[in-house]
Amino acid sequence: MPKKPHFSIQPIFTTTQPTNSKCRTPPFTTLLQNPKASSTSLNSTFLNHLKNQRLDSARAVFNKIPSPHVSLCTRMLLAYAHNHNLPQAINLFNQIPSNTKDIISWNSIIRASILCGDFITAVKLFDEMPHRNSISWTTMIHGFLSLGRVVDAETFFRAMPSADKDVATWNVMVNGYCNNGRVNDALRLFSQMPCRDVISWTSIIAGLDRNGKSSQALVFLKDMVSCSGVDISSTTLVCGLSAAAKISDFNAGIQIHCRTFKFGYCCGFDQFVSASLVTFYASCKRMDDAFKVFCEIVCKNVVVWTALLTGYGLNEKHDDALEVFGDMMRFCVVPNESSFTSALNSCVGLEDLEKGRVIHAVAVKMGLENGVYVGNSLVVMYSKCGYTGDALCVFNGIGEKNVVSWNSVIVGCAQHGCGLWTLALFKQMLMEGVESDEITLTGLLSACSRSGMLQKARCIFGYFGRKRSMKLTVEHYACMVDVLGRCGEVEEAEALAMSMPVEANSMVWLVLLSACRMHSNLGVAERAAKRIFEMEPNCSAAYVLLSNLYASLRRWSEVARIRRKMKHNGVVKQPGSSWITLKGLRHDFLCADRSHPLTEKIYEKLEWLGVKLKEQGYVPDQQFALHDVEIEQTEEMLSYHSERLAIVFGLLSTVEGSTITIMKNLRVCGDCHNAIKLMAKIVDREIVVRDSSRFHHFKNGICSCGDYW
DNA sequence: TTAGGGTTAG
Repeated sequence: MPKKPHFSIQPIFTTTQPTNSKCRTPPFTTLLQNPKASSTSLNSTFLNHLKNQRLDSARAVFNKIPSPHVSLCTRMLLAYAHNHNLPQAINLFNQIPSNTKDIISWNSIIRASILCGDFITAVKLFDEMPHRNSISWTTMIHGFLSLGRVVDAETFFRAMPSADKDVATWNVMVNGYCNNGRVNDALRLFSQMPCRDVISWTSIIAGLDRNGKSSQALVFLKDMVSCSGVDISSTTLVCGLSAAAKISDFNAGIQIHCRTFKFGYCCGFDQFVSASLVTFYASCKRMDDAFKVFCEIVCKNVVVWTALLTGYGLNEKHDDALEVFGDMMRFCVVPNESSFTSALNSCVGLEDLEKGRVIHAVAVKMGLENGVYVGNSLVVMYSKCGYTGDALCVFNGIGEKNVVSWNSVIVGCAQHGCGLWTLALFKQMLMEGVESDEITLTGLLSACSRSGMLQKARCIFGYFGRKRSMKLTVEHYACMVDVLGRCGEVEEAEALAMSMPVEANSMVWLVLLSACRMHSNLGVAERAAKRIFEMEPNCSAAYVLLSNLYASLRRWSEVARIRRKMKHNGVVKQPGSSWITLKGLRHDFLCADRSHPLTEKIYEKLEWLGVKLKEQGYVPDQQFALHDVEIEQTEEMLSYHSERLAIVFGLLSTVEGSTITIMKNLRVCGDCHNAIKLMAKIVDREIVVRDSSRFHHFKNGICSCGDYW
């Protein structure tokens, strides 16, 4: 008898374990073929791969499963669909024997087709399937609505057997109407529903809120709580908080906050509720409360951090916002696109290019620079900080540009007076088939205004006026009045202001008055000012413009009359101020300011520049002093305008040859404009001035605005 | 043992 192998018998029949584990042989059962055990093990490996989104590994294991159950096929084909691979999903579905295909697998392949955007296949499968249930119909209806095909959804909803219509079907219709802006249809359907659950109520509350009816959303929430008999969920609370935040309804929000305690959703554990509470308090300008909620959150995710960061930004506490951004990085919370958007907005709020560049570098490191959200924010940041070149560079790198990307770069170029670039960008936008909107038109018209392109403005205004999808607003008419007025067509501008289909507001008359000041048209100016004072009796800008116009015509008695009226009405002229931000610190200057620690050096340098300016042929233009005082006095006033102090401080504090960027709250005066052109030449620097109207880039004795602003 | 419905920051 041959000797049996040593492992074959003994271990199987031994019930006690050997004492020496080194001598232990594996249980024989593990070495035998056991179809059931093997299949179970493969199934669980397959499901693990799917759970971890390892599609290829999942398929490899799936292929080893002998006669996989239809449920596994269904899971596999849905995984393909979520990976946008419809051909593989359909191929797999076709391999399932017909007699084993159940309604779930049919519904799943329909869902897969919809997920992959193939509606023709979805409808074909829907027609072919042997039996349909409520889920089959609801899946189709939901798919149509998610693509905006409301009519198709309505057709299916009508054709669906009444017995199959369950609450989910009605909910899909209500939500779909809301998502497609058909809020009245949603309300009608909601009122017709045979029964409503928590999702029905949440859908209508969220839908009303999304469609600008936040007050009504809060009324529905109140009804739900008081008389629906349906318990609210954390999602309902989140939607209610969103509505309260949008309209800053503090009382409603507080009541919802109380409910979060009652239903146990708060205690800092539900991150959706927590983030919504932070946003709500921030919207009500209660940042202390927002911060208190934030501190109570047990596990803070990136959304919660971003809600706080955005809240500080909304409340113009930009330093705090950027501190939050830094903190979240220190706590190893990885910022996402929204975090970057808010942080960059705060850099714009602080006009702090240096911090913006640091955040840009972090975005590049994380590979987010070319994403549409971060890219758009970077375009705005660079444009508003005066760096159009960088803005264009970022814009070109954005992978999938949307209308906001185009608007950002168009408005940015317009602010810098780059009229031709703006029009070229618009042409490119049209060629790429991107639908322009109200903001595009405002950007284009302001570009034409700043570049004196009247004919282009007329064409653009006409083109947008003919667009069915867009309604011209009072802002657009204000822009057109501005272009006409600045280009010297003051009477036509007045005629447009009087005949426009929407009632002209004070802004329209103010831009007309500004044009009158520019072109010394006293008759139109007095009529425009009369309109403004009827609407806004204390409009300081109108008083100043009218007073300056009288002064430029040397009608000093009228100037005195305006000043008396201003004094009588308690109207205070906004003082001109300029500032420069260096190493994160903002330095402010007023006219003839002597409060800065470096005052002595600033005035010394200003005197030196004054001599150099005269050598270059500079003669102060006294019409910009606009006061009936002696010539020496006016010269002195002009020399110490705030922008000159800020520029000189910049020259003293930065490396030779580097660009200086300063900001001014009012428009730069004509005399300073002349002086700064020469200053840039004398010191051989580029000087960028952002005034209340636009950006001016001064270099080699000329300005980018071509003396037209 | 697989399929459908509502939510947060920008």
